[in-house]
Amino acid sequence: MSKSGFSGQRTPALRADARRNREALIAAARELFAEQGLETPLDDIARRAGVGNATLYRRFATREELIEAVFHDLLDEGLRTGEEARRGEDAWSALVGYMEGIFEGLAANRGAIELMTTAVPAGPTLAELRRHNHETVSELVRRAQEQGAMRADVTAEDLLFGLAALGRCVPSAAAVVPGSWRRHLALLFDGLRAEAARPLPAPPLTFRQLEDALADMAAPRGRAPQG
Amino acid sequence: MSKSGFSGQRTPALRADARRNREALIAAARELFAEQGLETPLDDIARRAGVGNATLYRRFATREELIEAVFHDLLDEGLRTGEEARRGEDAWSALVGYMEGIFEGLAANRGAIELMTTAVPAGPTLAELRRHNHETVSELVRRAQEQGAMRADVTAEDLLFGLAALGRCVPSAAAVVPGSWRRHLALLFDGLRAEAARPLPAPPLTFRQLEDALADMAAPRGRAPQG
Amino acid sequence: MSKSGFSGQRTPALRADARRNREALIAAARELFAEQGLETPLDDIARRAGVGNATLYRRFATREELIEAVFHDLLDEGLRTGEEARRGEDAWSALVGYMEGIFEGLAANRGAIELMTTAVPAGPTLAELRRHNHETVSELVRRAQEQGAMRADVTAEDLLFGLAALGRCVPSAAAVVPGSWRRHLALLFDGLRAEAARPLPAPPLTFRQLEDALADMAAPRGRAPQG
Amino acid sequence: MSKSGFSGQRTPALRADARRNREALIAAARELFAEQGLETPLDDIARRAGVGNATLYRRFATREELIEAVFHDLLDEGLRTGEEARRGEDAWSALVGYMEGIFEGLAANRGAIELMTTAVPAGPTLAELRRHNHETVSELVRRAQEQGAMRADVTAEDLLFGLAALGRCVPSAAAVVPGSWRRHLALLFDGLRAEAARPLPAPPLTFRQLEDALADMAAPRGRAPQG
DNA sequence: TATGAATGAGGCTTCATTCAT
DNA sequence: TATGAATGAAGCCTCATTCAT
Repeated sequence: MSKSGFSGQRTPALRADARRNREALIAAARELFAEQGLETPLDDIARRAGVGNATLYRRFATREELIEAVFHDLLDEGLRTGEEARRGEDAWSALVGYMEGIFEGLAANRGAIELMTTAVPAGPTLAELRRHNHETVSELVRRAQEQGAMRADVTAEDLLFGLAALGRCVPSAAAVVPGSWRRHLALLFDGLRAEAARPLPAPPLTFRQLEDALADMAAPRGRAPQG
Repeated sequence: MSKSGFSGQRTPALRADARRNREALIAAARELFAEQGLETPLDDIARRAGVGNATLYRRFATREELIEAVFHDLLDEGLRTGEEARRGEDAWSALVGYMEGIFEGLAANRGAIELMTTAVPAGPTLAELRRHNHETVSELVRRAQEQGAMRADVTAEDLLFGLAALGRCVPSAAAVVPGSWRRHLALLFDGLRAEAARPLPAPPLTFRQLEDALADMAAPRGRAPQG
Repeated sequence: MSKSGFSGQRTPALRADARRNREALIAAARELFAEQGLETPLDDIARRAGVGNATLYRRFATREELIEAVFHDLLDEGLRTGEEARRGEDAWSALVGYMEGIFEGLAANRGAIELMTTAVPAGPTLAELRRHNHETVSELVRRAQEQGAMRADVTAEDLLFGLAALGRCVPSAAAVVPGSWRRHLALLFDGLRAEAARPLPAPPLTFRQLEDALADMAAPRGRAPQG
Repeated sequence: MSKSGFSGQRTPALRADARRNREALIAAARELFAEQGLETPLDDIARRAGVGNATLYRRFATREELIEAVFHDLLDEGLRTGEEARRGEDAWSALVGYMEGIFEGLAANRGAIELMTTAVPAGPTLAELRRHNHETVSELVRRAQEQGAMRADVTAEDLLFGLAALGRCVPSAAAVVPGSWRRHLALLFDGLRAEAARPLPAPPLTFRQLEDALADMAAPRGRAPQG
């Protein structure tokens, strides 16, 4: 984490023990978020980290901050992966590979999924990642269409929506049969090939609409995830 | 409801007022489940029904029972729809129409979605429906493949998984742009056409595995939906 | 309480045990409010009443509701006392007597004081009482001035302000020497007699300004009393 | 502060940085006490001072010590003002002027008010000031009575009590209408003039009783101001 | 029987104070 | 020495579930 592009600057030289606690909290949160999702009780996280609950509050004033910290690496890595994908010659392959990489990370992580299907309360880093992700996908979609691999009547938003839908199911599928999501991802992509083109019954979502829809998914019972 | 195929045996002649209460509870739960999902506080349901909460417990010992009762009609209707679909000549069209019908119903009903993506705590009726649904889809898939419309390397489970994934997102998408799910459903089907066939990287889930995966989706934080 | 003018209608036939609990809660709150003021922890009140804390919340959704209930009798009695005072021939004596009556009630009750010096969060009944109190004082002041007993250059607001100031100190003074507040009240009134008239260095507060000032007193550190 | 009569002995040559910290803490506390009263969270004070909270504890073992330090200057000034007042020819005018001066200082300072109405947890300096204040008032009262301006049946304690009562309300009144307290102070004094004399219904408090009463006012909910 | 009521555990925060660097 | 950090005890509130009428 310390040598990643994003992080490092923000923490003004934390004391050794504090740093240890911080790391312990993040580690505990990472585990529990992965196992149980982003709504895990904060007290549980503190307990697993072996610190008092107030320590958690001192380090992370809000749940969002903790989430942001926990997923910093993942997100960071996401940026790198995105950049790399954009450099691919064959846009279609790059896109598929990019997505496989992401799903690989999601497969064992409920929290990451919730994050991916959540536009709402997750701080600037995540927003940045989402933006970057959208850019990556947009560019690859455009190029894949130019290269004749992807059907011309779909948009990046179509793909992103499908991926969000699938992504939400990945951990559960992976829990039952580890690699099974690869098959469903492949089927999703098969519907987006040039050869698969058929008239579509409704216009695509705009990016804004997509974000709103994802945000909505993140708010069970109309309220934000409680934190 | 009383004349449906499923119910009737189970309730041994309820007193008139008890019956009224039961109906009121179901109606209230139907509304709140649709609006807020299946985790709506039970007290809220009782209040909206205008009865005491203990009455709710007396009528429905567990949240599951209430869910089962609430969705009985829907499920019932699902059976009918399934039967009808099976009678279609053109299996592909029948399948598409069948699914559109289901999604239509889901679009405004959070609870129904949760149910659809939930194999766990929902009682025998729902199990029966799921079985029936599986049968319908299996048969239509088989026939669509025989008729050359659907690619031969996919299974009913593949389709059901994709539908579950999509279905979970339908209400949110519909909340933003009402008919938008039609586009994504179409894309899903486009990947299943005979022409779209490509080698797939993993074997399909068995029905049992699919059920387990769906069950897993229904258990946020590792526990059953809280009730 | 049941036969008072205000109450009685509002509670739609509470069950016997609930009524008992309600009374116990009110009694416990009355004691604790009197001893410790209006910010007593609600859990303490529940404990002293011998009920679970949630029972308190069921009966009184907010601290204000509880306050309102606790002081209902007192307030109610205040109305009666006010009416009676207005019927007095000698306005000055009536005013003095009225105030002595009020202070008598305040002497052992911190909560009542806080209430009296609080314009803010206390529900409609208290607002009504304050209005009524203001009316009583206004009328008696006017008549006492007409009768030549009270100096003409003071207003009801002047008196109310002085009474609020004094009232806040009554319980503490009474805790040390029971009747001592009578002396200070007398001194306050002595400054309001016709003979005491002297040019005053600033205009009186309007009623609205008085209310604002009292409200301000009720909000330590800028926030409302926390409940 | 360093050259005041009181301080200086107690701090055995503080190191330069320590001294700076001490001053910063006092300055921060002065501001926050004035704005929010004496119960301001200590961490807030340390933060505003730009030092660690433990530093605060090292410098001031208890909240009282900090209070004492903060109000040292004010008190110091109080002594001077008192001395000056005692030198006045016309005792009545001197008394009025003295009080106006004090109220002027209180009007924008919640903490000072709380202090003035607090006999308890404020250390020797404050005790000294209170003693001095009492002396000043006693002497002026005696002389004003001798000079025939003040009624003979009141005591310094009567006046002090009234002033405490009024003083507690000054900031709130001043928050609404800046100079309004002058009117109420004038009314208070009008009741103490020789011409206003009337039989009083109770004996005056002794100094000790007055102190106890003021101490009582300072203890909301029966406990000391929380620190 | 139906019901309102009661419960207690659990989640979130805040703060005075002590500890370790 | 000065400091940031850690702590744990309260306080508030919500809900599923059991109890008593």
